[in-house]
Amino acid sequence: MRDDRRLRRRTETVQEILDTAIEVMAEEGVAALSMAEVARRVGVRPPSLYQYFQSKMAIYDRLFERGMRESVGILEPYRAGLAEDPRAAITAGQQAAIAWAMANPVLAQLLYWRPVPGFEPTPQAFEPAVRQLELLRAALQAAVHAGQLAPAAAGDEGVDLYTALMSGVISQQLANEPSAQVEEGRFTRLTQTAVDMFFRFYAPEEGESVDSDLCPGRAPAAD
Amino acid sequence: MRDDRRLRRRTETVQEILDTAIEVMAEEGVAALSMAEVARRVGVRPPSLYQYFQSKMAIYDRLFERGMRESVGILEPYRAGLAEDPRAAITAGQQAAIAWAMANPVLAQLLYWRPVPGFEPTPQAFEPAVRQLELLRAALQAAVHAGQLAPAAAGDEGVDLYTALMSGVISQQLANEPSAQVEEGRFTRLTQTAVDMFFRFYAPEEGESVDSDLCPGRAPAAD
DNA sequence: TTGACTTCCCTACTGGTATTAGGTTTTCTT
DNA sequence: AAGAAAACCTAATACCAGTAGGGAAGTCAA
Repeated sequence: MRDDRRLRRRTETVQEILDTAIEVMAEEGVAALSMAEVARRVGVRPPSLYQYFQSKMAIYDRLFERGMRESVGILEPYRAGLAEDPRAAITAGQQAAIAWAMANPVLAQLLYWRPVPGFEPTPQAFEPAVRQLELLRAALQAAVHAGQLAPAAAGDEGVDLYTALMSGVISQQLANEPSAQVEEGRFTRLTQTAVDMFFRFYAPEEGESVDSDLCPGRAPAAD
Repeated sequence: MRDDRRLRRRTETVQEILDTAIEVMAEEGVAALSMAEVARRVGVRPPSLYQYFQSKMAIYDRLFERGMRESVGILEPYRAGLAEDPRAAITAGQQAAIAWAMANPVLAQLLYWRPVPGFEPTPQAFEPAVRQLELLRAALQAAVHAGQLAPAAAGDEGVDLYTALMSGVISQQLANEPSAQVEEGRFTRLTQTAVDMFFRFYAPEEGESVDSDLCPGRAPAAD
C-alpha cells in the first residue's frame, strides 16, 4: 500500500490536533482557541499546523461537523423505539441529546450558539444538521401517527417550536451553570417537563386520529 | 461646580466609547471587539481608552449592564396591565422583550449567551437580572392569582421553564437568522405560540383557585 | 542502492492585538 | 498667571494568525 502508513499517521495527527483544540477551548473559551497554544501542546511549531488545516476556521469547521455527527449519532439507538411508542422514544432521545450537550459543552456551544466571530459552518459541516432536523420531524410525525400529537406538531411551526424549546434548555444551562452535570443542572432537569409541555400543547383533539398503520383515513404525509 | 464640565465631557466620551464598541461588535462579532478599532473610530490612540475603562472586559461589563437595564426597562410599561389581565400583559411584555433583543442583537448575545472568553458579568452588572427574574415571577404569580395559571407556574421550576423557553426562541433566532426583523423571524414569530404553550401546560385545574380579590367567575384563559 | 518526489517541519517575517510605563499637552480652577 | 489635574501621546512588551521559503526525512521506482 503506497501511502497507507503516511495517511494513517496523518489522520492521527489531525485527530490529535482536533482533540487538543477542544481541550484548549474548554479551558480558555470557545472563541479563544489559539493555534499557538495548540501547537505548543501537540509539540510542534505553529506554522506546522497549517499542513493539516488551512486556517483556524477550518478547525472550527471540522469540530462543528464532528459535533453535529456525534449529536445526531446519539439519537440513532432511539429510532427503533419510534415504531412502538414515539413519545417515549422522543423523550429518551431528548434526554440523551441533552446529556451529550452537557458532556461536550465546547461542541454544544459551537452547535447552538455563534460564539466565534467570522465562523460560519460550511454546507458540508452543516449537512448532518439537516438530517437531524429530518429525524426530528419524522419522530414527531410518528407521534402524530400514533395519536400522541396533533398533526400541527410535525409542521414547520411545531418543529421550530420544539427546537427552540430544547435549545433554550441547553442554552440556559450552558450560560448559567456551564459545568453542571445533567441530572443536577437547574435547566437540564427540566427536560422531561419540557417534552411534556410540548406534548400537552399539541395534544390531539378529543377523538382525533389514532389511525395506526391499518387505518385508511389519513396518511403520514411526511412533509 | 468644580468638575461639572469635565465630568460631563467625560461621561460623554464614555458613552461614545460604548456606542462605538457596540458598532464594532455588530460588524465584527461580539467576541471580536477590538480596542484598537474602537480607538481608531473614536479618533484616539488605543492607550487613551484606558483612561475610561480599566480593560476590555470592563467595556463588556458596562455593556452587559446597559443591556440588562434596557431589557428590563422595556417591561416597565406592562407592569400596570398585570393587575387587570396578567396573561395579556405577559404576552405583550414578552413580545416587546423579544423585539428589543432582535433590535439589539449584540447586547442580546451578551445577555443570553457567553460569547466572550474570560468575561463574566460582575455582580453589579448582574443586578438588574435579579430584578428581571423577580418581575417575571411576580407576573406569573399575578396570573396564578387571577386563575390563569396553576400555582406551580410561579414556582422555581415554572420560572426556569419559562425563561428556558423564551431564551430558546431568542437563541435560535440569533444563531440562525441573526439579522431578521421580529415579525418575519422564523423563531420570533413563535413568541405568541410559546406563551400559549406555557399557559396551556400550567392551566389551572378545573375549578381551581380563582381566588382573585373580587372576581368569583374565572378569567379569560383565551386558549 | 540511487535518484526523484513528496511530506513534514522548521526559521524568519509581516502585520495585527491588549496593555503598561512614563512623559507631554491641554484644560480648568484659583 | 500659576498650579493642578485630566487627557493624550509615544514607546515598548508580549502575545497572536498566517505566509514564504528552505532543509530534513520518509517513500517510491528503477
